[in-house]
Amino acid sequence: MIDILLVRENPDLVRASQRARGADESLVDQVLAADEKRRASITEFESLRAQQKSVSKSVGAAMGKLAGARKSGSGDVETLQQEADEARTRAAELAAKVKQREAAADQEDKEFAALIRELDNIVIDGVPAGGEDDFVTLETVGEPREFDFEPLDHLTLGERLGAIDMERGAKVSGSRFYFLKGAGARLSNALMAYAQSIAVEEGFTPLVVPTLVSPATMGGTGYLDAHEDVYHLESADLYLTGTSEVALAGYHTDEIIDLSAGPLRYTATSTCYRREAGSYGKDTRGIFRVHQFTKTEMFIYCTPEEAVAEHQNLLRIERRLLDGLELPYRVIDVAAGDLGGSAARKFDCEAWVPTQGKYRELTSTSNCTTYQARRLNIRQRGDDGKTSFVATLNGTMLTDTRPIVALLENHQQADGSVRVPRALQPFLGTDVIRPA
RNA sequence: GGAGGCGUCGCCUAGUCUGGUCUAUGGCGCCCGCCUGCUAAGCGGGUUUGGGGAUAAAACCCCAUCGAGGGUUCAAAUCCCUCCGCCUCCGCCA
Repeated sequence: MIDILLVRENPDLVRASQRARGADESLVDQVLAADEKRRASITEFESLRAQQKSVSKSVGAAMGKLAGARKSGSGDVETLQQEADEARTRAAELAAKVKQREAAADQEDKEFAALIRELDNIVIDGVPAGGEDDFVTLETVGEPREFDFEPLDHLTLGERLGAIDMERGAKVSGSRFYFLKGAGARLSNALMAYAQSIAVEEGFTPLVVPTLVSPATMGGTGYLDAHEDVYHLESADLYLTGTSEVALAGYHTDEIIDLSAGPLRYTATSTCYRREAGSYGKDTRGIFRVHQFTKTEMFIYCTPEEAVAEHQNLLRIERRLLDGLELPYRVIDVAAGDLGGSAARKFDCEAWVPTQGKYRELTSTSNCTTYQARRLNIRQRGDDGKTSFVATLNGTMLTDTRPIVALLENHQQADGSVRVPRALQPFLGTDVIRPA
């Protein structure tokens, strides 16, 4: 959610942001109209309520006097009784009116709230305009490898190594499920251990988090807007999270956090669940696009002023991890139309996948500025004692499945074995993976 | 899963039975001021969070807020209903 004050004071900025995303510009004027309507309604209702309260209070006073008069036998009990009754009648009339105006004000406030939630986050200056294909490549690291033999794809390699078993995954759970076995399972664990060790080195606090969350948490992080990708457990009314970002963002919901000692940096490894609905026919081979994988995620709470620097920090850490895996990759500045509603800027790291002849997304980091915090009501207290919304950022350290794809394909050798990059060796306990 | 208890503005706490001077009590902590060679003590004042109005900005005025949401009533921390969380006991269990 963006700040209504910003919409009021600088509507052109909001319009420009919507335009860059290819989103609806007229929403800005709808929001402004709804805001005005709602404020007029609130003012009317509140002044009426103030009247009602003061009349109602006089009923109490009258009753008090009446009781006193009755007890002592002094004073005109009848007159006092009449006064009390009259006040009560007037209060009852006002109460009915107040009820009406309150309902109207509530309705208009709801309409306003629904509209402003539709506005996407303000895109940061410099983000390329346009859609999915309009990204800007910031840097390319390493070179796609020249093979002096015909490279195999990750599934063929994985099966030969006894590392990936799609058939049994499908048998047990259906399509896009899999088993990792032997070296495959060990690679998954090693990648997470590698990520966790770097996370701690970089000053992140590790958490073990819930992967089933309430509708409120899911909605607050904005993931319910992308409904088709989310698993919902009807019997318990809980959602399976597609990333631990959900729990990490929900962690400080409704809190006023202390950022005086610097940003709060958290990391969590969790199983991630994605329906991948609507991706039929896409990436159907192997474990590139699956319903379940494991991911170590970073999450940062900081002041809005620190957000851009923290975003660069997350990108640096992601690159550090990929460098360690010795993969060729590029960094892209994702275009406005491909950001998702919460992000103001997003950098993806895409690794080279030899048998696809393409760079594919391995990690991604988003700067959500105050958009997510506003929805989740996460604030900090400034030096002036006033509260303000914090900025949130998230980034992938590593997942297991896609890096395994990239590692197997890029580091395969003519004899069917796979070289293990040095950084991973301590966690895997070997420098080469051979057929089991 | 069953039974019972509890949830008050940072923390503790009064108020809930018996609805109305409750403008939610008091203490601790914190902040400002006075006093003071310094510190402490003492004294005085302030101290939830949203929202609306007012303002150059404040001061200020108003509305809501006693776990959340409904209801009853002229009036709800207080009565009724639903939900959530915590604690105790019982059952079950890796």
